[in-house]
Amino acid sequence: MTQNARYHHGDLHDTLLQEANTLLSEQGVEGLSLRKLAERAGVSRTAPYHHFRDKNALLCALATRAFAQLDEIIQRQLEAAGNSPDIQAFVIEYLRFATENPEQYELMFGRTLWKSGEPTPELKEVAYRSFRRYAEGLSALLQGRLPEGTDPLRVAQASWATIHGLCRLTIDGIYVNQEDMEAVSQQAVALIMAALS
Amino acid sequence: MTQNARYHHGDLHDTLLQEANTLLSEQGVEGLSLRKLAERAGVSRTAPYHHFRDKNALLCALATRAFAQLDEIIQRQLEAAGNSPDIQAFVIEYLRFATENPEQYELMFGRTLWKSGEPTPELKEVAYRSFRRYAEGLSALLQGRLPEGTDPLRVAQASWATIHGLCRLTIDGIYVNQEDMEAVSQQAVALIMAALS
DNA sequence: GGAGTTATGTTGACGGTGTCAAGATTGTTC
DNA sequence: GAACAATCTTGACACCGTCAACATAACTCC
Repeated sequence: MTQNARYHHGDLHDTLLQEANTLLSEQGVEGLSLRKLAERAGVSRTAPYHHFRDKNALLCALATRAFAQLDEIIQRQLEAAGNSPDIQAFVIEYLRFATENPEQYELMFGRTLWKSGEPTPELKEVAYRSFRRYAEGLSALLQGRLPEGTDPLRVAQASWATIHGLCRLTIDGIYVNQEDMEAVSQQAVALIMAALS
Repeated sequence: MTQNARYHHGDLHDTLLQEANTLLSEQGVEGLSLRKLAERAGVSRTAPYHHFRDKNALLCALATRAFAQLDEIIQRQLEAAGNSPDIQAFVIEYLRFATENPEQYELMFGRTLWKSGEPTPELKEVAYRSFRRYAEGLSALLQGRLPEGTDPLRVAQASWATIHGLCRLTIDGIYVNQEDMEAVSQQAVALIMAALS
């Protein structure tokens, strides 16, 4: 019995995740069907159901992995910033992740999972955690340097929203082109920096 | 022949748009199928194809209408601002539109049309126009009041990205709750205002 | 007013999707 | 080796968008 023709795949769980990720990169969420995926993995249509409850669960697992990557980037950049409130480098790295992995970013933050679907507890956990870490990390950097009456947490949330908004506008193919995006983000950071004492 | 049983509907084009909009509000883009829509309009599955080239065209028409509404709000608020750079009221109105019409907002800016689909020329036109007007209007308000070396257009783009990002985060059901959203946006506006001379 | 043309509506069909049910095969455990 | 669980299979169902072919109504022109 050859290795390709045996009844049990042997490592279908990981194969599915890996193949799903490349299929996601190639065709986006819309092009990611379980049937295509199964075919690519050389397995019947319903085989994936023995490893993931349904499509939503598979996509959540995919997004959870991507969040772990992003979280790692965030942590590295916050550490690299040391005690300096200059988050320019951080922003650049964030934008790079989003533009280099647009379909993953879309899956991580898109409504496919958060609105239409049902985000798994693990996904929720890693997503909230990465945001919390960012917000707390940044607000620690800004603490005491902002004008009176300015909540550093709010500024952190606003900056996140700005970056995220830029990513979405670009990824969704609407307004800003990529070079503009960096310029806009630099302007936004400069605005925050200018407000520091 | 009763009014309900006649062969020709009489006003199917508008009926479809109207029914599609309520279906959109009720169930989101994912729940909006042409077959449901046709049934609601009391017509066969393929009748809509005589009024819209395909589903994409219908959704574009829907989004175009919504953009016209948003554009109207933007214009009104910019006029109301007069010569003052305080865009707090503007932001509030924008957020209101997005939170009161979340599914429409999603359709307007989401990848359904801009990435997966093919935005019609009319949609592109009204979308770009509303953004251009906002950016130009706001940068006119900020002109000459910003610190040296600050491009008002970039600030306008950044502020749009911030608002849009907040709307997406909220609409997609991710991070910020509605009351936080206003607080964050206020903080962002305050940051811009603080940079003015 | 009748004939021809266009607009509008219909049913039937095709390939695609996610997912459930029932059965086949393999691995694991006593 | 028997019993059981894990894994994989085919078959089926209900959706979906859309095309082709046909039916009916409205509109136009002589």
